[in-house]
Amino acid sequence: MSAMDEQPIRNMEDFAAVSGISRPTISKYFNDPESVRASTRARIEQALDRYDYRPNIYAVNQNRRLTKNIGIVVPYLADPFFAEIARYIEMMVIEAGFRPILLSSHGSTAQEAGNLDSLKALKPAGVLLAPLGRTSDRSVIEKFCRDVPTVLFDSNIDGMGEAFIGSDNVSFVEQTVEYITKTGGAPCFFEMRTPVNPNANKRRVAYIEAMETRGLEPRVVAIDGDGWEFEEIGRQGAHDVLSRGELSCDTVLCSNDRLAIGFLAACYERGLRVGNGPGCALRVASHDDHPFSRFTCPALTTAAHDYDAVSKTSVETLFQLIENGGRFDKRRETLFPAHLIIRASA
Amino acid sequence: MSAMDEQPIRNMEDFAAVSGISRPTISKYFNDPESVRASTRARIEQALDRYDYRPNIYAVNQNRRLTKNIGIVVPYLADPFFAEIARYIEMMVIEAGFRPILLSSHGSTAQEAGNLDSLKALKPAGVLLAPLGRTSDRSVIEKFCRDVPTVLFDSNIDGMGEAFIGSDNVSFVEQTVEYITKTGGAPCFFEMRTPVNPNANKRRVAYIEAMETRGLEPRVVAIDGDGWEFEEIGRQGAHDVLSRGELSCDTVLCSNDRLAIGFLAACYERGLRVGNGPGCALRVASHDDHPFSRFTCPALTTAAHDYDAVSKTSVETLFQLIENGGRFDKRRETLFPAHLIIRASA
DNA sequence: TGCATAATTTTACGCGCGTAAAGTTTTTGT
DNA sequence: ACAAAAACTTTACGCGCGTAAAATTATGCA
Repeated sequence: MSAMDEQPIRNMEDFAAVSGISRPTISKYFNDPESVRASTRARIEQALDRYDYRPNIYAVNQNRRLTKNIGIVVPYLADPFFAEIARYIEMMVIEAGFRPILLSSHGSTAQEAGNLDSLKALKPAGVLLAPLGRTSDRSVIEKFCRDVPTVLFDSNIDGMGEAFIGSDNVSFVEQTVEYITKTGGAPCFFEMRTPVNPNANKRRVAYIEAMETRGLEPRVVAIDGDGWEFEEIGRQGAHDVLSRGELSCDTVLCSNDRLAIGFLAACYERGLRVGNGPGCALRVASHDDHPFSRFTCPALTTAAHDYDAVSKTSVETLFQLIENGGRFDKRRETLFPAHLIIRASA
Repeated sequence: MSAMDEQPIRNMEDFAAVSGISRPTISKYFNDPESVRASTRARIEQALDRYDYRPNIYAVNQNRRLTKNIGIVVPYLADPFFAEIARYIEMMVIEAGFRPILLSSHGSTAQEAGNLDSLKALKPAGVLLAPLGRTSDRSVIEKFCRDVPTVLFDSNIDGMGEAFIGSDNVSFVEQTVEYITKTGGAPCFFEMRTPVNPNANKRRVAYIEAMETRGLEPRVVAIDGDGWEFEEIGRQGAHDVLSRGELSCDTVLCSNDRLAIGFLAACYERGLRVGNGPGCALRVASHDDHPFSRFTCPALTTAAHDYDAVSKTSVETLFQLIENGGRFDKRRETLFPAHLIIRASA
């Protein structure tokens, strides 16, 4: 509660006056409360809750070379997967005493460039960037990373940023393929022909590898479609493939959960029962553990990201990078393995 | 491309020098390019793409009483419904030449208060706020609205903010009830006992009204659960209700799509076929047209928000409010009707 | 061509805070 | 209790830009 009878505090000088401390010391306090004597700190904090003064952000940041802002850029926020990861990251950034600035590229190359552009203007201490992937403008990102300490996450672009934190796609695919083959059946791999996300390519390669290791013939089913509406693309693609009888396998391993959600919708529409039991025409498994994957019908068997580890490590790596002056000796890559979540779909 | 041989442009004065225009005129240009003579504008823009100078945001905002920032606060960004609406709003704000600042309250009262707090420090020109609802701290929001021009959207809190833009819950329920009763069957209403969102209460009231108007007995099925994980709450609640045989109706009208998604998952798990055809045990309909509602099994019949209208009107109303000095003569309320989307679930 | 008007330049101050330097007070260690 | 160290105060400047006032220049129109 602020005292109502007193004059309003307009700036740090006013606040210094009413708290009985000099302005430079007040300034010091706000930059690091521990840097002033305990008794002084107490007096400041006492005044602070009488008058709810706070330094003007713009004046502060004008005089700092480095702000306390941390940029977080995700490719598509309407995808709950990214919303969820952004939520984790936001909380950790706040906890560390920084201010997160969340931006979504909405699946658009121009928007991604615009986001980086407006971030640069904010002179952030660092940026956590999950790039679009294939449709990213490499030169834009490269230039940005030269100017701002940047850690990439979720999808890697070779050589960009000082570090990458993501999931180990080989582990994802290895676990699902292992599970499927052990429980009977050889999976085909269902994916978009031209995936935006580089993880998709790694998963395809890992799938082929995993199949060949087991002496099985890999079968990749590639469907058409552009953009970020993966569910609809998956649904359409599934209908196409199924109506043409091109699916020469009884278990479908989808590149990611959103495609799988569309695939399951198509199966349902066609009266195809999915699951393990008798009377089931197909089994379906996937990757990501999308927030909605447990509510599909049937619930989706999938390889789950370690959300906690990825977001925690991303944030920690960024802070190390910042403390290290914005550069690492060599680019760091950290990959986390998946853990398999067995549900009813396979 | 910036000329590489020249000295770097550190500030507006440097840029004024290289462009051959005085600094005050440059300043004027950045505040409104139309306010300078066309020939001057041309010279500035010519210099602008030789040297990619841009005014320091912090210095600019320090000297403006009003920044060009627009705050957007949503209760739960991991809900694709809000992510989608935020996307619409963001784009319109950018188009209007403002800078959107998107914040999610993550379902937490403290976070909502924190968001408003940090927004206030940014001295935004205005704020679009979708409050948590029941769990919002009224006094915090009230105080915020006194300081910052605020337009509420999605969920209304009486008297808060200068305007509210949302959907007409009566229209939503009226349309679903009308459709269900016309196509055979009297719906019961499936909802959370203590919904966070005020729309839920309006929908229940509208449901009862709609049923009584038709001479039918309203039956409300209230389930327990707290928080924002509506799908899981709906799924659990559906299992409880179904296992106890408490569902004395053949059509279930869910308060919102996320509950319905959970309800459908439970039905699938129990082997209950949902839909219109023969062999279907239940029909399920709902409200919101959640981005995922077309991918449920079966696809969800639902009353759709007019996303475009709500977001467009919210933004327009906020800009009117800003131009009007932050106050309206009286609080404005704009409600948009739903349009029914008939899919396979009912 | 001349004159009213609009646009621009020049000059100067202020915004709120970071921060450096020099002087003063308080704390710490013995 | 005393000197050294630490913390604080005072003073002063700078950050990059908005903006006002007065002087100057450019433009449009008769």
